[in-house]
Amino acid sequence: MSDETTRMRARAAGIADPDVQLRRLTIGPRRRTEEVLAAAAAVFAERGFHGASTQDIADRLGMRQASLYYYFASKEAALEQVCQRGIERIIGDTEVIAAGPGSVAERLAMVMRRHVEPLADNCASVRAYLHEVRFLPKEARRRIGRLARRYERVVEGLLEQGIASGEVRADLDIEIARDAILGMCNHAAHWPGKEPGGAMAHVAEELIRLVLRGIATERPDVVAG
Amino acid sequence: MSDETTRMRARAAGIADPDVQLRRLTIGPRRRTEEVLAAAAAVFAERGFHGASTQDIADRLGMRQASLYYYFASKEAALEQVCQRGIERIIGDTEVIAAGPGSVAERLAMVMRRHVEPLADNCASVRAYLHEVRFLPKEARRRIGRLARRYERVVEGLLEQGIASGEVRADLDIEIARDAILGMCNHAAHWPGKEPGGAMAHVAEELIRLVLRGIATERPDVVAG
Amino acid sequence: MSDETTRMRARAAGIADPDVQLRRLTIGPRRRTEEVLAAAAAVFAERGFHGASTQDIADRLGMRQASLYYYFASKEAALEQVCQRGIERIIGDTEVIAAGPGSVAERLAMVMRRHVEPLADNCASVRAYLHEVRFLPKEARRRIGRLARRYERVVEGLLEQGIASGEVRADLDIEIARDAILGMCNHAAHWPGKEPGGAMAHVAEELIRLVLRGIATERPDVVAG
Amino acid sequence: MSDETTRMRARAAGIADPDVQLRRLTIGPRRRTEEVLAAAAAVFAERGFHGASTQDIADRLGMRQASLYYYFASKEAALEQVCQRGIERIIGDTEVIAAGPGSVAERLAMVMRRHVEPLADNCASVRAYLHEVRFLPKEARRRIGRLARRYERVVEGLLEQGIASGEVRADLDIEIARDAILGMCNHAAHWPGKEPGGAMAHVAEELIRLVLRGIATERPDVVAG
DNA sequence: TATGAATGAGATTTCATTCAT
DNA sequence: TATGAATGAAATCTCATTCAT
Repeated sequence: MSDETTRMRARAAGIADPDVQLRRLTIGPRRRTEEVLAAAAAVFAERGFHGASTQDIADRLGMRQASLYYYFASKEAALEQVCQRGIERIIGDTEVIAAGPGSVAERLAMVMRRHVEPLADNCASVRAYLHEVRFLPKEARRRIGRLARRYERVVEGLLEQGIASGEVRADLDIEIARDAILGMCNHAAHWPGKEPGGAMAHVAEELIRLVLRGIATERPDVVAG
Repeated sequence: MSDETTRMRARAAGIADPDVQLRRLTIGPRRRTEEVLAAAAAVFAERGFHGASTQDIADRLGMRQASLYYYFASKEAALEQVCQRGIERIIGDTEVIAAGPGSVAERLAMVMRRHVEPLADNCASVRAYLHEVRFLPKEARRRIGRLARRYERVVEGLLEQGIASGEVRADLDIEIARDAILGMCNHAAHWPGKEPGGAMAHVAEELIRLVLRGIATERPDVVAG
Repeated sequence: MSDETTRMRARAAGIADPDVQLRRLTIGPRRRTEEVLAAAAAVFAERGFHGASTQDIADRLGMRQASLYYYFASKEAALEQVCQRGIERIIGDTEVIAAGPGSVAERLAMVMRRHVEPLADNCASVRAYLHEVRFLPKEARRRIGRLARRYERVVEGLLEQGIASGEVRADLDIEIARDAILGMCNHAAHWPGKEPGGAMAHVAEELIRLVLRGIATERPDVVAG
Repeated sequence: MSDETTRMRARAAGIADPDVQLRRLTIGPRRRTEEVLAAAAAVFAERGFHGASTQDIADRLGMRQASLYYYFASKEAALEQVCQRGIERIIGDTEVIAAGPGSVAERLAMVMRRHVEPLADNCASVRAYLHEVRFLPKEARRRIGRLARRYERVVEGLLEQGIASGEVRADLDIEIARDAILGMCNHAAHWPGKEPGGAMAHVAEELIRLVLRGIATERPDVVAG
């Protein structure tokens, strides 16, 4: 009875199950953990943390609910790991980029591209991070918050550099500008209809142009793009 | 026993109960419905739709949980009504403003102010609308979507007018700009720490300046603020 | 809000409401009570006692749930009154018929006709009585049982007379025969597809023939029909 | 506290709990599912589908109410499985009997005996089937209906054969006769007071005699019993 | 590495009923 | 005669989690 139920669920979730058994034998243990977290991320992103059940996650994996607990200690722990992957994905190599060569405008543009990219790819952990961090217990939220802060520093740093170099107008409120930029980029997560690839790239470039003009000093020749 | 339980809950939720009996007699029936929806909005905004229980709502009202169902048919129906109030609050009189006098920049600035205001006031229905609409069943989502579309039209219309009049640069992708603007404004909902009043007003003005510069043609004298 | 709800319900239940107000003023008080019990009977018959809600009854009347309690003291009390009407409808004038003229076969045939008739008419109180008496509290069940017993006596009496007169074979177990006859007749309630009128009358005659032959002595000429 | 509650309930329901733990280890998994359905059948038969609560079922099993949902997906699903067992119990080997040797009268008598037997044994699933199928959702009712149809065909088939062979009078309306026979047999379910064994067997034989005489041609020597 | 069986807590929702008006 | 507002109790069902295997 339970057996049939599981298979039905797996099928309903659009998961092929024939080779699951096989895969289990052929790939390493870490990989499976990653799969589980990816499934959790997908479900959290789609239904929200509280709207998602561990059963949903298990279904997506062709696994029983109870088995999940081999991979994470609790649903909340799973969310924390998902969020960590999400924010890490956003941070990516932006710190390296920001510290690298190029004008502030160029570097900020690259950072923004990196931010919108995973959303364009519909990256579940990033989406889950954006909407669901707030449901993490305080302690975990603080841990994730420390990572998020690093990313905020990247953008702030660029804006500060821009002001110092004259590329960015001096009257800009850096914190607000930073939040505005992040808000605009994050908002890209709300366009579920946009397919990845060309369209989203266009969106990113348009956003970048908007921002660069918005923050630039009155020397249009400075503006990239 | 149940009675004590309720009182405990009400107290735990920080609600004074002594005059509840009185209030029931003194205020009209419509009002009570509004109170219930306000409580629902607050709870949905704070904990998310799925994270909020109807018990939480009842507690906030000093009411028994079953009694809520006198006012709404289901939790989802409550969410729809909350969301409707949220989007209506955002729309507000923006259509009138947009159709009114003044330059595009001035009118867009006013519209943005109106958008950020309720978030600054921590308006629960608006916050609930922004984060929780997506959990409405399809049919309801469509109904709310129709309202949201009206607001989007307001912003689009202004941008179009701006392009026509030369105030806004012609190469702007209107849809993207519209989403960017809304995204930035909505993002204000993510600053729960900001107290209302001066600070948020400052934020709004800064955002407005950013946007106006971002979309303006290269004639700085046109830009407001 | 509640008002709209009620109208929606009334409409959904296929009840015209425009003249309800009028009717209330024009017809006597007893009548209204009968209407309420008829509605209760219909709902009990259709959904079973426990499956029927007082709301269902109110809907059918275009009335609010609370108003029902003006007409009956409790749902169980309503069921008792419905059942009483049901069994009384079955008893009808069968006692008179049984005491009247004609052969046993003729009189039994008439009694059976009277039994099947209300089922053919889809008489709600009779259907409700047959299926739902068992959910009455003991005391009420006993009261109704006394009435039912009267009807059983009618059939038993006819069978006894038949044996005495030689019309019915002497080896017949009267109690069993009585139950068999009632069982067959009651079973007519299970044919919801049969429209009233000719078809059901045909069914009744066929049942009568079956029974009369079944109980008759080996003198086929005695058998009616 | 909950623990005591359960024990109290189990005791109140007349269930011994000491060896429950033991039983769990000693009997196979399929068995447990059967036990659960048997308990459901008993409760449905006794109180009606809507009058029975899942708590009642759990009590009878010494199980927590939530645990039932491991064995069935919903109360309605449980009813469907119960009804299936009920109608299957009635069908039993009647198709084999009907296709076997012997006169139509002999075979019909055996079929009727098989029908009344489970009712005499107070078989819960059969009683539940008879009274509660109507509360199944349409789709399920159709599924069960297909099985019921098979049984009806058995009786119809015998009557047709009887007419063909001259054992049964040709003017008999087969559908009505079939329903009358089933109705009479089913009605045996309404005698809850009758203890199994001799008494019910006597009832069955009496019913059979009634029916056979009722349907027979005017050649009394043909009639069995 | 994964599962079957079960559970405690709690969720939403329904229901019969009450009572002041 | 009927209703609006509310309630206590209970119903069905879901969920995260545990634990022996």
